[in-house]
Amino acid sequence: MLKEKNFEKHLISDFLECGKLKKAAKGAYLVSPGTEISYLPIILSGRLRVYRSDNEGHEVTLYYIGVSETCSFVINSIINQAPSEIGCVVETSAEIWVTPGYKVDDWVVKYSNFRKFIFQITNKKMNDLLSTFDSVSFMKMSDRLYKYLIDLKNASGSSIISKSHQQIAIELNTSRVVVSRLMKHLSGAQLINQERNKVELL
DNA sequence: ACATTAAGTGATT
DNA sequence: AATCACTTAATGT
Repeated sequence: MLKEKNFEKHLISDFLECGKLKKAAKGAYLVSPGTEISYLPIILSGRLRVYRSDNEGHEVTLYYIGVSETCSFVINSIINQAPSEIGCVVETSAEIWVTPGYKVDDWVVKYSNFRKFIFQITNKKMNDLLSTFDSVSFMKMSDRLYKYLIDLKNASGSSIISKSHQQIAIELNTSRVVVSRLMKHLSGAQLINQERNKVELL
């Protein structure tokens, strides 16, 4: 993974030396809104979901973090020493390489390939974020739901999504009833197959 | 067999 | 598109 990024030799050795492997089970909350973050995570396996939430416990999924990626909000939080504006939860059990946050600033200055990596990730996540923003701002719930399913398919590499209507409703900040109705339409249009706790994209 | 959780539906706003 | 109130279906103990 590190070689793929063309990380410099010294960076790699430092990276390996000061970091450690963390295993996170499905459903674990890695970052809660308002928390200070002191480490930089890189995903080795699994997938994380980044969400925005309000005081009443509503939430909206922003984007996913996949293998060999990290979270731009976390980097932002580390570099500015500011509390996190987002939450992050484990979607599929993950292995994460965590390195101390205080190193990040130094690495960005010293290693151009690390710098590139950070900017590339940020660019990618910005685009994901805009895509979500567009969907929330301009799309009807039915289209939002379908886009959500497609995004999830792309993030997971699987056309089977193991989630309840309730869970999907939470992530889109709508009600379970609405999701069930729209799912029925998608099903009727032959766009999906449905089972309990499971949706298959066609 | 019973309780619990997931999903479907009509009516109302 | 949200909410209520209720039904039906699937699953766990």
